[in-house]
Amino acid sequence: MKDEYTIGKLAKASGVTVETVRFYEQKGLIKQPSPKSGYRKYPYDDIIKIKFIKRTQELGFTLNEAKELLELRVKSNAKCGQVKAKAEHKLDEVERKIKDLNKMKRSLKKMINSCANNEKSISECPILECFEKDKRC
Amino acid sequence: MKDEYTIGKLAKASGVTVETVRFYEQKGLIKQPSPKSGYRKYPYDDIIKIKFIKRTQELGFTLNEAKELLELRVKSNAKCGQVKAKAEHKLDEVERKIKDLNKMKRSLKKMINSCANNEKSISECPILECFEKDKRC
DNA sequence: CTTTACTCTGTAGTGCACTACAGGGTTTAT
DNA sequence: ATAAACCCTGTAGTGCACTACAGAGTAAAG
Repeated sequence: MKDEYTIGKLAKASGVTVETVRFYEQKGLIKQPSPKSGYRKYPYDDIIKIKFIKRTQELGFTLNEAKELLELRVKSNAKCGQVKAKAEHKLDEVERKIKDLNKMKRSLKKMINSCANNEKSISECPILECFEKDKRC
Repeated sequence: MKDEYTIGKLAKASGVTVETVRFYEQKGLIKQPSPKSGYRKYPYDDIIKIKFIKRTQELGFTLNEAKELLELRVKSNAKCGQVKAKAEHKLDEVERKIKDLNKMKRSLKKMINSCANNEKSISECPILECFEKDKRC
């Protein structure tokens, strides 16, 4: 629990690679501790931060958004509503993506069903026809 | 309908930019006609091809996959089943993505609902707690 | 005949989230 | 004391689908 993590241990403890830690430093998601001796030592909280980032990514947030959330986390006068707003915005995005994908899914299914005969020559393939024509088939 | 399209007319007729046409040429999706005079002339079929590409993209195919589909299109001995297989594979992919997004959606909704008080201090924000902890909340 | 609009080749930049070195220096284990 | 394992900085490459020039040549319109 002490602030005794070298970058390798930090990476291992938080489930990422050393390069990823450095990449996050570069992007300003975690700050680089100044090296007291030859190597840098990272605080325990950086493990929490990296896991935090990974969890937000699982929920569809980008690294920039993760950064904003991490910043709110340490802003003492921040309100819960600010976090909630970001979550709601992300929910909208996710729902929009689901809608788009469902549209693709329906079209693909229709196309797949339109092809009754696998041995048919490509020149009369109903799926290819759908790709060529603007009509929604 | 003649093979009389300059790159600008082709682009306009197919709804993309000149740069996109050249990008597709570079990637081998359409082939560069040799310039008979100073400028190149594109055949009408290239309009079809570019629209084809755009339609496949709408359905979730990548440019590389669009290229494969375009290649099947001109392969006289190809069978419809080959196209169908690609469509089925893409459908699987799309369905997997929808599943992932639904998982995100559920988690985000739960988190949003867990935050009853927008004015609560960030230090006791239940959403941030969810980000920090491994527990699925 | 000149201006405007278009085209040519080639290279570099965008955003996203890494990943992979090269060429060193430092620590730890044996 | 030496070797293995680790760390340092910095730069470049990956995949995806474009987008944006620069600097030059060509074609069409008035």
